Order: sequence, then C-alpha cells, then structure tokens
Amino acid sequence: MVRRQERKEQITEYRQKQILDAALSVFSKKGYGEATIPEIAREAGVAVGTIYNYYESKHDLLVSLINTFIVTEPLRELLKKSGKTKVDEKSLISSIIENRLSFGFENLDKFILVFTEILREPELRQQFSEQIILPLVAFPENYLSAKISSGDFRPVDHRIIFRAMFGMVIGFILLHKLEGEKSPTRGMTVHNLAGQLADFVLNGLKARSS
Amino acid sequence: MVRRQERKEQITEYRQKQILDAALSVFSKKGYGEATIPEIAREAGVAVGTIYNYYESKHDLLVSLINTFIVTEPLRELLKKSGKTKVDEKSLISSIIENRLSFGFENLDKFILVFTEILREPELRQQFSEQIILPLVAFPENYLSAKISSGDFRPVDHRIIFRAMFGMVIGFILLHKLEGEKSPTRGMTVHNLAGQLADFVLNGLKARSS
Amino acid sequence: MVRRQERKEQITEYRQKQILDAALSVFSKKGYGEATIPEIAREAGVAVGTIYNYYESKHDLLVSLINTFIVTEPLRELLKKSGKTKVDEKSLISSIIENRLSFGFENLDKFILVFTEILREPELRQQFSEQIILPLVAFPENYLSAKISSGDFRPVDHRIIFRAMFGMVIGFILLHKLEGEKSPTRGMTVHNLAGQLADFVLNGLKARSS
Amino acid sequence: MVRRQERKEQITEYRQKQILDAALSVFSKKGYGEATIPEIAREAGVAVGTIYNYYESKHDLLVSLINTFIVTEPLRELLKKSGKTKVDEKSLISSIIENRLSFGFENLDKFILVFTEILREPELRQQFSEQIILPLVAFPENYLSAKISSGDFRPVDHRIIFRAMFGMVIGFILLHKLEGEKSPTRGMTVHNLAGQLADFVLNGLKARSS
DNA sequence: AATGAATGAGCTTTCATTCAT
DNA sequence: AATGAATGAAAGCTCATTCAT
Repeated sequence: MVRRQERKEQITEYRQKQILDAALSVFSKKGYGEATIPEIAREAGVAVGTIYNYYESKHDLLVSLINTFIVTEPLRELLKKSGKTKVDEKSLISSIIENRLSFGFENLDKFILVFTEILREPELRQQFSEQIILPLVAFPENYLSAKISSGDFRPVDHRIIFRAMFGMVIGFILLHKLEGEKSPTRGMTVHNLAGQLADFVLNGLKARSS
Repeated sequence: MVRRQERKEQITEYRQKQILDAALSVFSKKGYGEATIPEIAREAGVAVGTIYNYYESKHDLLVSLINTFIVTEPLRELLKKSGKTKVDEKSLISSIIENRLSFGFENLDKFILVFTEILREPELRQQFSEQIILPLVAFPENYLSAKISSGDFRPVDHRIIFRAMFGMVIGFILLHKLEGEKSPTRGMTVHNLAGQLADFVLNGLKARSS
Repeated sequence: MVRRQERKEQITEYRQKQILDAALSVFSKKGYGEATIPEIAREAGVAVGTIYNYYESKHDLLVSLINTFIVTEPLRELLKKSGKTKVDEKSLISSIIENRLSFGFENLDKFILVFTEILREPELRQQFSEQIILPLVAFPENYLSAKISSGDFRPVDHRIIFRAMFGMVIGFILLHKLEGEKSPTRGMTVHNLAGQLADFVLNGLKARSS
Repeated sequence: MVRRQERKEQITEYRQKQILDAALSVFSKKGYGEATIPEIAREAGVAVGTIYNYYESKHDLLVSLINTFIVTEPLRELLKKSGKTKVDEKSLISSIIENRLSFGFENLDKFILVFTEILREPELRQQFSEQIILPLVAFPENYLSAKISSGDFRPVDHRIIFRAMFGMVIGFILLHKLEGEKSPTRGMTVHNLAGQLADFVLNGLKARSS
C-alpha cells in the first residue's frame, strides 16, 4: 500500500518534470505569448489534457516553471557549492566569472524569459528578490566586505560594487549574444574572457602610480 | 498644390508616429505575443484598419518600431552628442554612466522588448549589430585605446573591457529593476551610483600597493 | 452650354465604360466574392471613391455589369446581324456555331460569372429570360418552324430542339475548357469542330436507310 | 480496445461527412467567396473550431469537397452501373439522357460550383479531366465507335460527337434553369424531354430523303 | 467630380480550456 | 490518470463604404 502511494508520487513528479522541461524549452524559444499548450504537450510527449491535470492554466505553468527553475534549482546548486577549496583571489573570481559566463552563454534565452516575466509579475519579482538575489548576494558580499575590512580591497560600497560585477557578467553575455557572429568576443575562449574580466574587476583601468 | 502634397506627408508622418508610439508602449508593457492590435489602435486613437494602412502586419509593425527606435533615433542622438566639452576622466566616465543609468531606469521595459525580439530575429540582430553596436562602440574604444597607448590606462584588451563596462551598466539596471523595492540601490541617487561605478571602473577592487 | 452638357455626358459614359470593363475583368477572373473594389479601381485607373460616384455598391456594380453586357450589348449585336446574305443550310448553321464557339472559347469565364450570378438573383434571371433568351430564340425558332412546315426538317418540337442545339454549343465549350490540355478537341480548328457539329445537328447519328 | 478505436474512426468519418455536406450546401448556395465558415459550422451543427480540426483551411475544405463529391462519389456510381440490361438503342440513349437530366435539374448549383472552381484551379482541373471525364467518356465512346464500325451509325468523329451530346445535356440543363418559370421546357416531363433529345441525337434535323 | 485615408463590421483562423471517454 | 475532440472567445486581418479635402 505504501509502495503504491510512493509509486504514484514518483510518477507525478516525473510527469511534472517532463512538462516543466518542455514548457521551459518552448517558452524560452518562442516567448510566453507565442508558445502554445499543444506544442508544449507535444514536446513533453503527453496529451494536452494531461498538462491541465498538473497545472491550472498556461499562466500557472509559467509561474510554476519560474518558481522551480529560479527558486528551487539555483538554491540547491548554491548549497552544493558552498564548501569550496581555497584558491588565490584572481583564480577564485576568475573561475566564478567563467562559470557564470559559460552558464549564461548556454542559457540566455531562458534568462530573458525569466527576466521578462519577472518584470511583469510583481509577485514573482518579490519572490525572486527575497529568495534568490538576497541569499545569492549574501556570501559574495560578506567576502567583499571582509576583504575591504582587511585592507585587501579598497573601501568601496560592497552592495553597489557586487551588483556592478554581477551586472557586468549578465550584460556581457547579453551583448555577446546581441552582437552575434561579428562580435570580437566570438573568437575567444570563455577562460580567456573570464581572466580579462577578473583582472579588470580587481585592478580597474588606471595604471598603478608606482 | 505643393501645399496639399506637403500637408499630406505631414499627416502621414504624424500618423506613423502616433501608431509607433502606441505600439512601443503596448509591446513593451505586454510583450509582442500578448500585445494586440486592437489595444494598440485604442492607445493610438485610431481604428484597427488604419494601422494596416501604414504597416503590413503586426510583425511589420514590430520591425518598423525597432528600426525606428533602435536604428534611427539612437544614431541621431549619437551624432548630436559627438561634440562635447572636455572634462577630467572621472567626471567624463561618471557622467556617461549616469546618463546611461538614468536612461535605462526609465526605459528598461523597452530595452527588454528590443533585446527579446532581436534575439529571436536574426535579421534584426545583424542590423542591430552593424548599425548600432559597432558605431556606438567605435568612439569609446578609440578613447580607451588612446588612453592605453598614452600609458594612462593599463594595457587591457579594449574591445573586451569596453564591452564589460557597457554590459556592467546594462546588467546593473536589470538587477536594479529585478530586485525592486528591496534593493539597496533604491535609496541612492543616480549621481551617487554613477560615481561609484566610475570609481570602480577606473580603480578596480585592489588596494593600491603604495 | 449644350456643348458643356454633352461633354459631361461623354465623360460620364467613358468613366462608366472604364469601370465596367475593369469590373468585368476582375469579377470574371476572381469571382464576385473574391474580387475587391480596390482591385477594380486599380484596373480601371481610377480611385476607389470614383467607383462609388457611379455605382451605389459592389453589388450594384455587378448588376449593372450584367445588364450592360448581357442585355444591351448582345441585343445590339443581334440587331446588327439580322440582315444576312442567303447561304445554304449547312453553311449557315455551321457558321453560326463557329461564331458562337469562338466567342465562347474566348469568354467562358465571363459566361460562368454571368450564369452563376443569374442563377443566384431571381431578378436578373427574369430580365435575362425575357430580354435575352426569348428574343434570341425567336428568330432561330421561326427559322426552324418554317423549315419544318416546308418539310425540309423533320417534325420536331422546335422549342425543345433549338434549346438542345443552343445548349450543345454551351456545354461543348464548357467541356472543352474543363478537360484542358488533354482534350481531343484541342488540336482541332474551330472551323472543323463547327462543321462536325453542324453535320451532327442536321443528320443525327443514324445511318440513312438508303 | 479495438472497439474504442473503431468507434473513434466512425465518429471521425461521420463528422467529416457532416461538415462536407454542410460545406457543399453552403458553397453551392452562396459560392465559395461568399460562403462563411460560421455559416457552414451552423449548418453542420458543430462549432467553428471543429471544422479546423478536420480541414486545414476554408480552401482545403473546398478542395476536399470537390475531390469527394467529384472524384470519389461519381466513380463509385459509375462502377455500380456498369452491368446493365440490353435494351434497344433509342431507349438506351433516352434513358441515359433522362437520368442525366433529372440529376442535373436537381444539382445544377453544385455543378456550377464545381465548374467555377475547377476552372480557377489548374490542379483540380487536371484531376477532373483525368479521373472523371476520361473514364466517363471511355464507355460511351466505345459504344459509339462500335456502332459506327457496324454501320449502324454514320461515320462521325466519335470523340467530338460524344462531347457534343454530353455538352447538349449540360447546356440544356443550364438553359432550363436560366430561363426559369417562363421556359417552354417547364411544363414537360423529364421523360418526354429525354425522348425528344434522344430522337434528335439519333436522327438529326433533316428529313429522310426517302 | 475625383480622391484615398479612415473606418469598423465581419471574416478566417488559433488556441486555452473543458470533459466524456 | 490520461486522452484529445469539441468548443468559442478573441485574435489578426480585409475591404466595402464614407467623407473631408
């Protein structure tokens, strides 16, 4: 009896994943308005009606999707990565940037989807702000402020500067995609790009006085 | 006779502006797929059919819109601003950033619209890349590379670093909006923010060795 | 003053002809429902509004068209041809058939238009019946009945048989067009076809007993 | 399981028939261009959307309709009627004509629809020519040519003469409808008309020399 | 009298949603 | 629980008609 119950839940979970994956794919390819339920059903390999057994409406599907991929997944990842080996500053920052760049280059359309819809749904925005940005920001901000206290970093406002760095990565990805084939960033490795960005972040533009 | 002709052209131009303005407003509020022609017509104060006297289809309206607001307008502005007074480095960079921040905070939804659609339309992307990004990038890149040559700036790859700075501004705006009311950037003036970003860009994170 | 009046009427008449010609062309190419006023205007070389200065509505244009080309024109032609030189029977019938075949091959789409609309408009049908068919039929029926009285033709019901002959020509043209390129009638001259039909009409199928 | 499958197919077939019947009725009453999908849906007793579950577009509906009623149905009938009892010549021809007249009087608007659209669609025309006219023509042509060989019929070109006879029936029906109430053919029975046409076809107009 | 931009009713078509199976 | 045919509201779009110029 218990087994049966478990079994059912597993199937349910699997179905939901099937559907959300398909929805993510279709929504980010076409945009919410132009995606259709039949297409999502086809991509998920289920019938149209089945989707409505799991989600109340197309809009509910979108919200669930964003909650899952935005709230649940990233936090899970964040936790995984918290215990990390010590490395030197440049390598640490460089590797984080590299990781985010790679991820962003792969998933830009999904981000755009998420940004777009978050900006249109105050409810989602608040969730996003409180459950994603704030925790995400906590660790690096602490890192920054520790470095500032210790005199390793200049006395900048860590809240602003962290957001500037975060934004830099996002914006860099966006430009890379917008420029397309012609961009001078196209021929370079992500590792190289990340290295240059890390150097810039640490040293700025100005030549050292000495 | 000439008068009549002129008069007509003026009306045509005015109508086009009316419709494009309304389309920009509705598209950026709702997104392309969820915007409707009746709503655009209502906003423009014309009949549905009138829109089709000026634009072949909803999609043509989008493309015309992006071309007008993305290709024509910004280039016009760019030219206006080319002759500028000399100021010191920090002020120059700070004021450019401030200008872009203000503009971006006001117009993010329009940018999102434009980004989204450009990413979905290779044709638009190419236009955008060649007619907007490249010219836009030319001047600051030259500035950067001159400064590097003169030894004022460190020997960075100006193509990358310029894009990093550009991206930083875009991404910063995006985060600002996504975080909403709770963001620590909310209480600050744009002038202040721009100052901090300019300082960061020039000096980086690292404390000066001296 | 009289001159001016006359002049105006001439222009009016010319405009009407321009418009009716264009309408005939477009209606018979596309069918009434799929023809559009803008297309007719373009074909006529006038503005859309001008058509409405001469005809009350699209439907009025159709009716006027049919009345003109069906009632006025054919009767005019009929009168022209009433005084004819005497020829022998076979030649007479053959030449009439040839004339109708040539005309029909050229103008089938116009006939189809006319038939279609006449069948749908009882008012037109009555006009057509009384003003076209009856007068058109009068002369050949008289001819037939005279020939029958004189013993040259067999004692058939001339009303039926004339309609059979008339129908034969119409139906033959229809089949010719419907069969298209593959029809065995394609390779033949109209003269030849007309000759065979005339022979058939006069002699029927049966071999003469003698 | 098999039952369910079968059941579904039956429903599908029934729906298609429902829709095609309604479409035939509305198209032939109004013509393609002036028929509307809502009206067809109403006549079929289904929702507008349902029609689009079975046919891709209004035009597809037309083509399917013509293919069904023009290609499939008549050929089926043709096969049914191939084995026939022997009767004398006059009766045979008379009864065929009578059959076609009755059918045509009943269905003229459908024929007009079909003719009109076939003349506008080269693809349909070819289908019609190859799949309908040619097979339909084969048997009577063979009959004619056998009769000619045996000396029973005069040595006419059977390809032409058969088409003349076929056309005569079509054209006769057309005239009958076009003339409306006033036609002298109105008071007569179809049997009588067919008899006179058969007599005419066999004997022509000319009095026998003997 | 001629024009053609503006109009909006009404078309074809789509698709989120329902529900009998 | 899964299905997908049926639904009909609402979209994009067309075009007969009007009317200020």
